[in-house]
Amino acid sequence: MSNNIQAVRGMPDILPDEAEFWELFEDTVRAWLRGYGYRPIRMPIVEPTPLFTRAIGEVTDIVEKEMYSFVDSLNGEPLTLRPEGTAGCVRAAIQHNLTAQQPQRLYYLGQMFRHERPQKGRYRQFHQVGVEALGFAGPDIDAEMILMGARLWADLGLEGIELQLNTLGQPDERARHRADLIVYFEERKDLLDEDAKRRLYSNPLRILDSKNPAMQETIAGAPKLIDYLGEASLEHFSAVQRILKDAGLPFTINPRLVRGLDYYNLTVFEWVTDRLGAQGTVCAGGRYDGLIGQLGGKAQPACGFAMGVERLIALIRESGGEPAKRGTDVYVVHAGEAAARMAFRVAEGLRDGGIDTILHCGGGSFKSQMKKADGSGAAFAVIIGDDEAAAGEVSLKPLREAGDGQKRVPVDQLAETIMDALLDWQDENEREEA
RNA sequence: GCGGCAUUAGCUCAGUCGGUAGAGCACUGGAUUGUGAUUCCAGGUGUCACCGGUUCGAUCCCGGUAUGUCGCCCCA
Repeated sequence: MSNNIQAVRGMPDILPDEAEFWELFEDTVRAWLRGYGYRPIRMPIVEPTPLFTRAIGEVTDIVEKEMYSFVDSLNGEPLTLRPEGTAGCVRAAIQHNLTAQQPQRLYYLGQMFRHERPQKGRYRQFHQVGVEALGFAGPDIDAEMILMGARLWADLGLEGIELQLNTLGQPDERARHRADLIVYFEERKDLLDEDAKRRLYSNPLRILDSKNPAMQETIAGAPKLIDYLGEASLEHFSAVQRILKDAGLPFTINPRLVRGLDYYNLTVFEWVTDRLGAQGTVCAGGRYDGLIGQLGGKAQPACGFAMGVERLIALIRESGGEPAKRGTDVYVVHAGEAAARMAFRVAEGLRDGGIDTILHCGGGSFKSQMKKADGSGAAFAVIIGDDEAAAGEVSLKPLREAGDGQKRVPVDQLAETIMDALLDWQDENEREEA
């Protein structure tokens, strides 16, 4: 067993039961995105490595130790499996001049790769739904994107996802705060733990996140970013909050909310849950006004967010979400050579009529075919034996509560008969539920 | 990347104080010639994750590896 090749660690297979669940999730997500006017875009999974080092930031964890980077052995080009979607999306928008005429609302859905230690809700290959609004200065689009999230949770029947909000200000404001922060911690270096010392020059903002009780006092006295923000930044932040309040959406301002990617500015937000253990963030994003210019495009504001599909699906399961197992409409059972040949014609005819049909393949006794028909979840078995084949008819047997007993039906009336019975059955079910 | 815990039939798990193992569910076949789901009968050698060590003998003890899981780091 272990001699066989296994899936790469942290890159699990998604088997049919699970994959059907994913498709339902994706249907909901696509309908939700259409509701806000977002259009799909599909980028490659592999991009030139410099795209990510420039966009995400050289000293971030992602770039330093989590990227699947390799050299294309055929031409020596440095390539990387995308660890996130925004960089590639922005690259595509610049390359094809997408925002030359109009701002763009875009989304994508697909695999991302980060070499982290896997556990539940965190994988080396994982999936994100990314939503990007390019060319919008906000704060209206910021708030819209946040409100979108709330609607999706409702569409998915999820509760207990809370919104955390912060502002990072503009790069110059952040830079002054950062410089003062470093000075502040340098003066108190003996009070810092190893972790904090390591981050002092690479990521001093993260020191503020430390859970070390011994450092809390030092952290509390540190310079606060909000004191470095200019009027425009403060106004942008309060405008976002105003819209959220108007919409009645509760949120928590978390001054320690810092994104792991360098390109963010002004509004940042996270949707978090306490039901998934250590991986509580199911959706996160913010504004990145500098990125398009930084990647060589004409400077334009932008805002976006990404959701972790595995985490959201885990949360749906946690909340008792189970998709209604929907079987096929018809299972065709047949015995005898003439019947087998007719079965193909009948099955194709049913599909012409819009009826989902499984044709029994692989032989087996009548009994075993009927068992398979039942197991398939089909509403009807269509039975063809020598009698039926000779008469140009089939036996139609209801397997659930649809229709009223087994009967013979001419082949040319079969699709219509089944469709009518299915519709009646559907009506009955709806009436019962009401 | 660091630390803890786990790994027995397709699934969920029990078990052997070291003498190579079981249940439920699922699955397959059958209960008079062409009728499922209910009922009855029958059907499991699964390298007890892998490799090595201790032992007369290991699935059970020890070490390593792999994978999962929990926490840390970080993040979706």
